[in-house]
Amino acid sequence: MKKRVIETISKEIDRDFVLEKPKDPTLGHYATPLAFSLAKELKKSPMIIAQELCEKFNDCEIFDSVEAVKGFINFKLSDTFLDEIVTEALKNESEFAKGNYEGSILLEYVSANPTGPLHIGHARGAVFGDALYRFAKHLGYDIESEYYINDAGNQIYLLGLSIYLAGREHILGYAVDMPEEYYRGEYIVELARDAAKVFGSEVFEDEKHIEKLSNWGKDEMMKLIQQNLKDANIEFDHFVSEKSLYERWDEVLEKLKAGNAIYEKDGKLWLKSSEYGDEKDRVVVREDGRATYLAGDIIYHDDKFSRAFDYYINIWGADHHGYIARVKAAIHYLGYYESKLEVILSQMVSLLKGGEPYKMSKRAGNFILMSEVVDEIGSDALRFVFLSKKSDTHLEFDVDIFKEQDSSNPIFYIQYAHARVNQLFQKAQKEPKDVIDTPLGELNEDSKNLLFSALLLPEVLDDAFHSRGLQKMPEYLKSLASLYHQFYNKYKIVGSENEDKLLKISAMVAMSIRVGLGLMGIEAKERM
RNA sequence: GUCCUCGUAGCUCAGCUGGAUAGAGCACUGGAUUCCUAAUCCAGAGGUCACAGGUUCGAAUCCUGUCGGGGACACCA
Repeated sequence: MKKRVIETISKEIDRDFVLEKPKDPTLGHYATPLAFSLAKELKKSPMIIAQELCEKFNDCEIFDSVEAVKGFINFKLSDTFLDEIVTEALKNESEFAKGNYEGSILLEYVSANPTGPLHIGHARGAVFGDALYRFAKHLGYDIESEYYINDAGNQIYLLGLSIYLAGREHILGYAVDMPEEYYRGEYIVELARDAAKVFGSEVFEDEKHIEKLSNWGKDEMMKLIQQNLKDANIEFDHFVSEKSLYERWDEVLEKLKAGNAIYEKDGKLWLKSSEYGDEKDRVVVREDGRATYLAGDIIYHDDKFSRAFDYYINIWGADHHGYIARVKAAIHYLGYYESKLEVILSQMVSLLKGGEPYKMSKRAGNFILMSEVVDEIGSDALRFVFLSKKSDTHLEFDVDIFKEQDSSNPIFYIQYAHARVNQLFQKAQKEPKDVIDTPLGELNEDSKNLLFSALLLPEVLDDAFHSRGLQKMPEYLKSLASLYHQFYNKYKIVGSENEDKLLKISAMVAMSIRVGLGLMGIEAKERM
């Protein structure tokens, strides 16, 4: 719809202009402040310029009126134009709001260490990433999602050790001193019990079994994490193991050396990251020859860029903030364009419980599990809450409120609007296809506003994705649902003389809600 | 200490690539049901957009500074 409007205006006005929506909808559907920016150049008042420009649109079919108000040029769409757009949209639901953007994107998100189940903080990045993926797909991008498994390094050994110690304590009954930095929590004890079934309890008798427990535990955790994700309606195209990438370390290190990125000091190898935006240089190989964590990420990004996507997006936890510069520097040294990598930070989720701060710790074991929340309120509500806020600001919510399922949860409000339309069709014993070709004729102000709003989904989607402000989608759906509830209360639909027309408008509203929710990974309900 | 980020209604937050009278939900007050589901709707009240300067036709939005909250500053991952 917006595209058609822009095309039409461009035919008459040969310069760039901003097309926005007036704050007061009675002024028009679209507006441009173009006259203000022309005022200086033409040495005329914005009022007069706007007037003159308006006259160019006298014979335009898609506009009812084009008026100059206080220097703004306001466009009102015509009924026939809206009808045309609606009819076309209703005939092709699967194509509605689809974009024709081109380009390939590799999206990496979650990538939580396989040392425990996902917690509520991970859930935010997971939900955001999945929705971003769905948005991009719908807009036409060739996007693939990937999970980077940190299965090399000390934390995996620590996982095995933690299981081992938990087994000694809970199964063999020894007194065990569990150091602070070890993993703890119920799931470790459960893992120990499962391990006893798989390997026999003698596995906890000798430290030589720790490595076995590490590998087994890591695999169990990945299974659990994938289940956690699936329960929230999230799936990945690829999983990449850090460990498997290390085979290429020598090769990548040579590449860095060839790019003059590495020097030796104090017996260690350093990356000259400070030359490209980082605060200081970083160690990549320690004195004892072991590579650092950064090395893994360098190999991984070399691997990613060798796959030649047009663009890369990583969603990281906010605690990785300082990490961006060094990875980008490495990418630069590897001979790729680091500007192709965009890092989106997913900020902390602060939990309250009964008004009291709830301090989260990944390792202490007193964190709130993602699965716990999904079980209690369902993945739809979880997804909705996380997508309703910008990803880069702190989000705070009270677990107790979150558990409630009443009208304070906006998803019910939106679902209800969708279900209402379905009920109307049932009452009328009709289906959307029966009313698609009904001409809408002349629309009253309320119908027109509602219809216009329902047709905004494509531009909301486009804006939400490209601005990375996914909260615009739930925001939009809330306002559309609100308009529909108002409409429903004001007009009798089934049995009225305009039944088919009103049903057609309703069908359009329902379709936008359904497609919009679908993009958020939420299924629209037929009944409440 | 350095860097990042945030500060908008009682609460949780939108709005920020400068545009018309600063919004929503919750909570609060009052009202609507012989009629398609009242899980809804209508009305009301609620604001120094942290503060001070600057940029210009125009600033919640951009710039500078101050204050306040949070975060990051590893050879852990």
